Order: sequence, then structure tokens, then C-alpha cells
Amino acid sequence: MLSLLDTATGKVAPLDPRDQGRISVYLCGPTVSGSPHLGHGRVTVIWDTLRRYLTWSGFDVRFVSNVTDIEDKIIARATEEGSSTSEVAARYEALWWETMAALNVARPDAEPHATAYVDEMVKLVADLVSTGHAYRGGDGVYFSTESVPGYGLLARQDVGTLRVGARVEAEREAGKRSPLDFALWKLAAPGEPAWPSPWGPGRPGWHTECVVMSLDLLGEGFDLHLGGLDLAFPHHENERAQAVAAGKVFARRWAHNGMVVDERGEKMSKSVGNITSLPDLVQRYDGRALRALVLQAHYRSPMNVTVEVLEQAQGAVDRLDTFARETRDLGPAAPDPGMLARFRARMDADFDTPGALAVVFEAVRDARAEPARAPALAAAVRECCEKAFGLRLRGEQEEAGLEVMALVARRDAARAARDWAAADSIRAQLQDMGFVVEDGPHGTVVRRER
RNA sequence: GGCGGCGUGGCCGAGUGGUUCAGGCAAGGGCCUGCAAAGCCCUCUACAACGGUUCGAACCCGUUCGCCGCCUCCA
Repeated sequence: MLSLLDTATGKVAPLDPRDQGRISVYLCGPTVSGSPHLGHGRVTVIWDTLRRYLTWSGFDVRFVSNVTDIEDKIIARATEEGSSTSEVAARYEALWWETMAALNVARPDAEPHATAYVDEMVKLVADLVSTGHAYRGGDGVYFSTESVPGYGLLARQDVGTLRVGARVEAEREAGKRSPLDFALWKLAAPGEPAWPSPWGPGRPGWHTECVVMSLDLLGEGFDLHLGGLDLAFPHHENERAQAVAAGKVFARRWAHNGMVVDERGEKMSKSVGNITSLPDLVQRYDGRALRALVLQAHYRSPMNVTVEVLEQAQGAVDRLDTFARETRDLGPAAPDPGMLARFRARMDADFDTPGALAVVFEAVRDARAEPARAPALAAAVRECCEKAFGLRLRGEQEEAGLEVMALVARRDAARAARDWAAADSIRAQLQDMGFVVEDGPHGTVVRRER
């Protein structure tokens, strides 16, 4: 069974599913107010990999990830553009899924939208108000963090020390009792999108949607709640607090991935402005290169994404492609059980994808050294890459146009006639056209340079 | 200030007491090849520093230095 570090306890422990054979997962998804950045690339790829690995391991995985389609930044953008929040949200959500597809990140089993859950959120807030866990402030309804025992679990700090670090100005915010309290319901300013509520027209606060949607779609005590490390506190803690206050059993386990950092080692952050566009990157590079890069870093470590490192990752992907090409004609074989076991052992040990990747490369090397084992090892490599890592290997002969095919035929003829000058000049021509040219056992083989 | 994490060779990055080596990328040399490409073989550059424990430490303990995260919107 896969072990992961549980943010709530700080310990690595095996998953212990609520229902045998099934694993329910909730991943905090995007706020669709702008283009996705590299950090989104990492969080989606790494947890998509977890999902694929668990599925491949035989679990029935239910994977839910939300879309926050109403939020202050979306309103700001709509105002700026003179369009509506739904237009802004729809546009960036489309860009989001398009980009995810380029990274081979599978769509979640459910993609709940905040705007579709407003009624349920109002119900939860009303419930929290009635039980004294929430109160009316000047511009909305706030959650009383101090009303929940153990608040601060995911920050691994107690309320007192968190309070010391909190911004003092927050204290003066409209009627908040504690700087740690957060908005459950924001009353609408004139012109802002609004939904009816007992406290007046407004919109839900960000921390409420995930509580309602995860419990609705996965049920109480779901197995795993995932997200970026920066969400552990306060976002996830605030979700947890609401669930606890409402008397619900919330996520049984929490796992958080490390941040993408810039060249200086500083976290990419919208407020710092050092973010790099994910759609741009996906256009310039093979999406698999970023995927490989994410896999080469342990999920909890900070990760740097630079041109140099991306190209190194591309080199690794190329090596796997070459192996897939070499072995495509070996015929079907059962995946090598020893290799699969080593791969799984790495993955199960706190999701050590870099270690698991090393097992894959060792199998590649072994397959070349021992041809008798090649079919089984090749099958295992393919299985691990495609089913667990979500890395599609390109083992097929690429489609080339008629002109290219003609050049290949002419080159083979020249080589057969030992006319090296002609053969070399045709090779140069093909290379200029952007192909890699190799002489295989059956003649010239071309493939498009990445 | 509180809490947490990290510092491994040119780059990325595993490894938690002991052997032959993580792995990938890059570099140099060789084999193969008509020449290449791919592949294979060999080589090179390590464990932040200082102490301690131990027969033995990258790995355990302590100290120091440096970097980062969270405590504020954020994946």
C-alpha cells in the first residue's frame, strides 16, 4: 500500500481506505481568474500521477477536483474587461482544461463548480451561525476559528502562536473577532454578482466550497485531501474547521506538494509576480518534458523549472522513446514481475517518483544488456510509464509526408549503391526539414525532431 | 518572532550506518557505423562547515552557516 506523509500528523503512513478497494480523493482545483502557471502544472501532474498509480494498482479511485468560478479576482477581471464573471470563468476554465490535456492530466471524475453549490453553502453557513461557530460581521458572515478545538492542526501550530503572527490590521477588519477568523459569506457591493441568503445578497467565501463539495461527492471521512503546500494553512485548515464545527468527519488524510520556485529559490506566487505561464510552456515544449521534470522531483521538495532543466528532462523522455522504438517489434510479453515490484516499492515509499523513474531506467539498461529479458522488461517499462506515470512513449514509426518518403527511398537506394555522397546529401536535406535520421537494420528511419 | 523544511558531484535528483554502482542530463575517451545517429563500455566532478557517538556516518546526535516555506490572496 502507498504511504504518504500526512500533513496533519507529520508522519509517513500507509493509506488506510475507508472502503476496501476504493480510494476517494479531493484535490483543490483552480480559481479560474487567469492563465494557469507552472505551480498549477506541478500540482495537477503530480496528483494525476498518484491517481493513475492507485488506479493501476487496482483501486477504484474516485477523484474530485473543484473549479472556483466565483471569487474576488474573477469579479475584478470581469469589471476590468466590461464582461461578466461567468464569461471570464468560462474562458479561463477552457484554457485550463486545454492545458491539462497537453500535460496528459486526466479529467477528474467530478469537477464541481462553486456557483453550482451556492445553496448548499448557504445551508452550511446558516448551520454554523445557528450553532454559534459563525457570526455576522459588518460585511458578511465570519467563522469563529477559536470555537473549534484544535484549530491550527494543519499548520502544526496552536491558535495562540498563529495569532501572534497574524497581521494586526486584520483585527480591525469589519467586525472580525479574531484576525484568524475568515469570511464564510461576503455581502455584495452594488453591481457585484450575488446570490440570495438570510444575511442579504452576496457570495460564498472561498474556504466553504471545498467542504460542501467534497462531502457531497465523496462523503464523510473521505480518504485523501490534496493540494499545494501553500493551501495547507489557512485554506485547508479552514475547510477542516468548518467540517468539524458542523459535526462532520472530514478528510482522513492530507498530503501537500512542494512549491515551484524561481531561479532564486523563491516560490512562484501571484503576489510576487514571478509566475511563468503554463500554456506558453506547453506550446514551446513537449508536455511530457514537464511531466518528466515533475516526476524527477520528490513531490514534497521545492522544484525549479528552468530551460536547462526542462531540456534535461526532455533528454530523459527521448531516451525512453528510443527504447520504446527499439522494442516495439518484440511482441507481447508479460511485464517483468521483478521490475514491477521494484517500481512499486519506490512508489509506495512516500511516493518516491524519482526513485521509481530510476527503476525504469535501470530496466531499460538491463533490457539492452540481456536480450532474453527484453520483451518482459520492455512491457514493464511501458506499463509503468504509461499507466502509472502518465507518460506516453512514442514507439511508433512516425507518419511522414510523401516527399519525405521519397527522399528516404532515394537515400536507401544511394546507400545500396554505396554512393555515400548522395546518401549524405539526402540526409542533410532531411535534417534541414527537421528530421532525425537513423540507419536501422531495415534502412533509413526518420522521425521528427522534438 | 513562532512553527516547519532543506543544503549530495557541471546541472537535476535518490539514498538514512558498512559492500560494485542510485538514476537522468551534460562532458571526455573508446566500441559499433561507409560517415553519422542510436546503443554499449570506460572516465570525471559528491555528500554545507565544525565537533561528537561508533570498529565504521552522506546517513545518528550537537553546534554553526546558508537558503526556503507557512503564519496574508496563492497550487
